[in-house]
Formats: sequence, structure tokens, C-alpha cells
Amino acid sequence: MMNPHYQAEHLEPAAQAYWDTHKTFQVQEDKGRDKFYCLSMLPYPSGHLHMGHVRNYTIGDVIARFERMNGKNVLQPMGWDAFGLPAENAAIKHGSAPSQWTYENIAHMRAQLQKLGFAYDWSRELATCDPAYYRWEQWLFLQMYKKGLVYKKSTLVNWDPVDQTVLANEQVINGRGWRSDALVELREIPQWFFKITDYAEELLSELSQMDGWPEQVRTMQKNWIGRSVGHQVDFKLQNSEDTLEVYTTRLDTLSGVTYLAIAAQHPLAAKSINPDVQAFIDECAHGKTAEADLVQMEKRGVFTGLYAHHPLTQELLPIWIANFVLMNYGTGAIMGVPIQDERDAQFAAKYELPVKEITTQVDETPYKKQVNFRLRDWGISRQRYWGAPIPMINCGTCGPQPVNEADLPVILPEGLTPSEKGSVLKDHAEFLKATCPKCGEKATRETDTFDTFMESSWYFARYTCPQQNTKILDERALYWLPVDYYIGGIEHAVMHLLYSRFIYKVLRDLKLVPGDEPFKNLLTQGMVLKDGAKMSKSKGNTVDPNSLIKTYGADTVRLFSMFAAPPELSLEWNDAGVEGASRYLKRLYKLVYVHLQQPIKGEKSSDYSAAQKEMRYQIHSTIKKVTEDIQVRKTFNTAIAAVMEFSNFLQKYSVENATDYALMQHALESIVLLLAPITPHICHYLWQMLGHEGAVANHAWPAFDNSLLTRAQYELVVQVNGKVRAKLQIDEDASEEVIKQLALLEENVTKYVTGKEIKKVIVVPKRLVSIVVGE
RNA sequence: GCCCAGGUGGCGGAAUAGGUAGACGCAAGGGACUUAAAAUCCCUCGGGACUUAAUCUCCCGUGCCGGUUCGAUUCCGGCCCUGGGCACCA
Repeated sequence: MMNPHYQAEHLEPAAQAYWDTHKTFQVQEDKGRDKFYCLSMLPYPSGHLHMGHVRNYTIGDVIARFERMNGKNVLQPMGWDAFGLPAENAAIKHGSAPSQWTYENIAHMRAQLQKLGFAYDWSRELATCDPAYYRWEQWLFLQMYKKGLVYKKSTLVNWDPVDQTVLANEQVINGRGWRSDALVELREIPQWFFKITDYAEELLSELSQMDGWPEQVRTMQKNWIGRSVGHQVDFKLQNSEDTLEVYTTRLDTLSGVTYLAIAAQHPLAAKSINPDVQAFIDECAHGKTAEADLVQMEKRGVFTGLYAHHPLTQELLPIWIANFVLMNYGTGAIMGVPIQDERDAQFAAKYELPVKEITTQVDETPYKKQVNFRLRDWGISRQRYWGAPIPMINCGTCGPQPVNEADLPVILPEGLTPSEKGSVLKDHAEFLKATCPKCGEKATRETDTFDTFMESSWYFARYTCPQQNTKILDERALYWLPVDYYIGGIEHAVMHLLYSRFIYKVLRDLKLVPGDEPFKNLLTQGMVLKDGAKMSKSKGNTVDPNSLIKTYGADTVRLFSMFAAPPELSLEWNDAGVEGASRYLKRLYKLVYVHLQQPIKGEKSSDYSAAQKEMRYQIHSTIKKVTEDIQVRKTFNTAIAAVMEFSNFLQKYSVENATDYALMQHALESIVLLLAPITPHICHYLWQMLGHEGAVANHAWPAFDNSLLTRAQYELVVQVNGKVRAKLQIDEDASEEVIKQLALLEENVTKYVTGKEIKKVIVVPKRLVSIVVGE
């Protein structure tokens, strides 16, 4: 007996309990069926779910449930990106351990996700801060070390001189430490790097074939990798055998070079003979390592006192240090061509450097042709406590040595309370204590931890066998990978997705995963905004999913977040709109209730009235529209709009005989099936009420019949000189000649045509006739 | 500064390969029901003009300026504004 009132608070837990006890979404490998791996980017356990999460995971869930209804063996897992800075900050604030804060947040957020009814295989849940996870990350690092993909070099970090610690870019506010307010210094420290540049060519060339990715993301990655073909020009230093190497893509402007400029960190800067140089370098050493800041600084420089010879004329060129030259691009040195380059011109004008015409086309042969990438190697060292330890040991005699595989995992001591004075691992005697794997002497353990991008670069592979404790991955990875659909924020378009592609190729080279690319299709969702701004605690414009779920139910929240905008656009949150989504579900519920209550029952006859034919047309065209919107376009908003439109039609349809009843039953069943991926709980209930034994989640997606998608007549638009002058109903099978004649007979058309020369008549089949007349 | 998006009624958005701009929803206004309110249902709803009136007709309108085309929200060129990313936030 159907409850006359829609009560989400009863019906939703019941549906969730059903999926839970029937293990509906737990999956195993099944060679007999097509697999479909649907993945949403794993959340950072910040404490509470926000609307961006709700949107992201609903999109993923709709796709997963849709593919499931289409017969695929669907894997949809969930886990936690559990290492990172916010846990340390919270721990400092509360004087507690980051692990405790993290695990509490995970428990809370897991419960929130479960309330939303996502079709996850929870048996595969993982947290990246679990040693059972990061031990395999450490193992992977060791394999990369063996392959020569790991090296150490010195690079700049933001150094807080008061707190004596390295700061992240976001911790530097206007050039000062966010806690200490001290002027931040740039400091060079040795750090571990992955040679992602070894894979630059492949990462670039494959992009053109990745047609399951949005064009914009591929373009961003292409530009980020930034392959260019240029030349290396050696400028011989005055009174020295040494040369200054410059990479340029504009060798043709060589004759216009009037000066050279190097980065402050360039080795040559130290050999400067100008006493002002050190002061300038010190001054440049303040600020922030972020490129956006460096590039926007006032362009300044200082003369080193050194000269080099122009390779064509042997003229002496002054060597300057300039704050806009980046050490990590090219050779950290540029040639200044004021006549051709605007920035060089401004610099030359400011420091009264000469400007020279470009005179000769140069002969390229003496110069080494060189392919250069903007992409830099990936610095993976972090001087932080709450991260996975990098498995290295520093020996006084042998230098840095990799930990023996048998000694993994290198366990991060949990329960420590971090301080603002940098990583507490540096003072943890027990952690530091190690013996050199090579000579066996006393040594010190590496205290740097992994960049958290490392954890998120391979988690999707681990979901295929999360409990595997003898190896990183097994044959299950070969069945499930690659990910068929990956859904996440556009803010990850470059870094996370590029690092993941890189690590996947490393895993491929270790013969652990199939294919070359980890993510076959990618959907990048837009931001969730309120009052035109990104929702954030600091702006005070957040919307709490919990209270919305409590007021309206999970289905309403899911429906609104899918209806308000297409997934790729930013979504403007509107509380009144949620009300509208709730209203629709009530209307649908009532439609089913009224149908079940009315007395007429029976089967379809073979004779259809015009109204019944129209009803049949509406059923099939709605199924077609929704199927294509979800399957191909992923425009869930228009799919929902089509279902709403169809519901409005049904509301006006009066059931007068058995055929009407049967058509109405078919219509309502279709709606329930079409909405099942979006609002799964109410559909689970209504499906049962409509007389079905099994769960709608296990039912097949509805089919449409192409032969029923035509109507007797269609509307034809008539334009004269591009303006709409009439609309007429035309028989489906009318010929082009007939259409032209009918169009010209229309009163409002003759008005504009009479007495004028008809130059052209364009007929667009089933749509419009465009008549072009002269004056 | 560089790379990538977006800009359409009061609001979110629709128009799928260049073919009716404003689907669907929200808000608002009017009405029905009710003792009343809520809920529900019905109607109107880009701006302007004309007409006694209309569901008639006309003009303007998709950030701005220009172009291509019978026809441009859609394609091209140039600008403006907003958002995302820029390598230690995740």
C-alpha cells in the first residue's frame, strides 16, 4: 500500500538499507561482461562535505548507475586523500595529532556520503595515510630510484626566518609568513625530484589522441609541457675560457643582442665583480617562489661587471642579473634583444642599454639545435611531518641510500603534535635512527615526506586491489584499468592529471597496468558559487549539505545539483531552486499515487486515438532525449528538463480507458527508470509501488522505438530575408515543391514578397523555408 | 604577466552540425480553493510600438565594436569584464 505522502526521511534510509544488505554495489571481476570503472576525484578530509563534493559525486554516481543499468560491470570506489597541510594546521591550532583530526573527519564525511546514497563499493575504501597504502608508494619510489628517475638537487623554497621553517606558497601573504609576519626569504635547499621530463615527449604526443578528454584540458597540458625547438648559443666570457649558455627560440634575432641577463640563482652571479650585486641578490631573495608573483614584479636588474663576446661580432656584451629571468627555464640565462622584444626594450630603456637593428640573417649551422620544455621535473620533497616518509637513509660515508624493500614500510610515527617550527620528525630520535643499507654503519633517516600529489597519482590503481598486501597491484588492475570515466574539478586540469599520467606510465613500464593512459574519459566540473563567489568558510557563503538533506532529503539535493547547470559550468547555488526540485519530486510521487488509485485498469488495445498516439510519441521521444543527454552529452540539466516537461504532459492526460491506463503505466515506469540514476531513493520506492519485485537499480535502462518518433505533422518556419514571417503545420511527407508553394501562399509572406524579385528559396528539411527577395 | 574557460530575461539556465532566442525551473504579479494561512492548482511574465481589443502585426534584443552569410547566441578579427591554473592549498 503506497503512502499518500512523499516522506524522504523514511524512504531514503530504506533504499540505502536495501543496497547495503543486498551488497548491490560490491563488484568482482567478471570476464563475461564489459567493465566500467567510474571514478570521482577522492576528497581531502577537511571535516565537512561541501557543495562542490556533492556535485562532483552526484555526477559520478549518475554515470555509474546509468552504465550499470546498461549492463556494465561497474566499479565505483571512494577513499581519502588523507595527508596534507590542513591537518597539520588544525593540529597546531588544537594542540593535537593530525592523525586523530584526519580520522575523525573521515568518519564524519563517510557518514555524509552514505546519506547521499552514492553507489560506492565501500569494501574498497582506502585512506592514503594508512601504512598499508603508502608502503606501496614507497615501494614505487624505490623502483623509480632504480630506474634513475629520482635525483636530488637544490631549489628555492619560501623560508620563514622566525619560525625557521619552509612555507607553502599559500602561507606567504604579501611576502610575509602567515603566522610569524616575518619577511619571507628565498632559500636553496636540497630536495628530491622525479624526472617527469623523461616522459615529456610521450605526455605531449599522446594528448592529441585522447579524444575522451575536453579540448581545453588537453590544450592546457600541451601549453604546460611547452615544447619548443630553439638553439643553444654559447657566449664566450671576456678573459676566460668559460662560456655563458643561452637557450633561444629566436636565433634569427641574434644580431640584435645588446646585453645578456641571468637569474639571481645562476652560478655566474656569484662571480660578479660589482659590489652592489650581493645587495641586489639579497633583495631578490625576498618574496615568494610562485611564478605569478615573480613575473609581475617590477622588472629590475643589476650589472655584474662581467662581459661576454657576441659570437658574430666579438663585441663585448654586458651581463646583467635580472629578477624576471627564471632559473628553472632553459639555462637560466637570456639574450636581450631590445629591438624585437618588448620586455627587453623596457629593460634596456630603464638601464640605458643600447638598441641595435637586426642586420644579418644568421647562419644556423654553428649553433646546437635544441628541443626545450617548459615542463620542469617534479619536486616531491616536503619538509613536513604529516606525509608519507621518503624511503631514503642518509649515510655519512655512502651518502643518501635507498631503504631495502624488505624494510618497508617506513612508518610515520603517528600521534605526534606538530609545531609551527617545521617538521617534528627532525627531532624524533627513534624515527631518525637508522643503519646504512650499504655499509651497515649508523646513519640518519630522511625526514622529507612526499608531496601529497604522489598519493593522488596512483590511488585509482590501488582501488582495484586495496587489500593486496604482498604487492602493489595484481591481475585485478589489469581487468579494471584504465578508468573509464574520471570526474573532478577543473582546477586539477594540469598538475594532478599530468602527474597521474606520468606515474601511470611508470607503472606501465613496470608491467603493472594495461595501456598507456590512466583516464579514458574526463569530465571537469565547474565550481559551486554563491552570490557570484566560490563557496568558502572565509566568505561565509557556504551551504551545509547536511541541513539540506535533513530538510528535503538526499534526492532533492541530488536533483537540484544536477538540474541547476550543466556539469562543466560553474553552478550558482540558489536555495529557492532547491525548493523547486523538492516540489517536482512531490509532484512525481503524486502522479504515481493518483495513477494507482484510479479505478480503470487493463491492457493496451491495438487501436490508438490521436491523443494516445501523441502519448506514445511523448514516451519514446523523452526516453531518447534523456538517454542521449546522459550517455553522450552528459547534460543532466537538459535530461531532467525533458522529464519535467513530460511530467507536465502526463498531468494533463486523462485516463479514460484501458489503453490510457496501460500507456500511463508505461509512461510512469519510464520516468522512474530515467530518473533512477539521479534520484535513486524515490525511484527505488516508486518502482516497487508500480508493481515490480526487483530493485530499479538492477533493472535495464528503458529502450525507445525509432519508428514511433514521428508525428503526422511538423511546424515549418517561413523566413523572408532572414526574418520569421509565418509558421505553418506541414504534413510529414510533403515534398519540397509543395512546401515552397504553401510558404508563398501564406498571407504574411505574400505581403513581403509581392512586387519583388524572388532571388532564392532555401529549404531546410523539417525546419524552415527561407525566401530571399530583392528590393 | 602567461595558459584555459565563461558572459543570453529579475535569477539559474535552453537553443545538440549556422536555421523559430528564452525550453525547464526559480522569483514576481493575478486568480481558484480555504474562516484564514500554508500547501496545491490555473493564468501572465525580455523591452518597446500599434490597435477598442486580441492568441494580430512591427521594431529592438544573447558583454562591446566590426566582418562573413539568405540567416550568427553559434563562425572570423579586435576589445572589455568575471572565474580557474601558474609547479609547496588540495
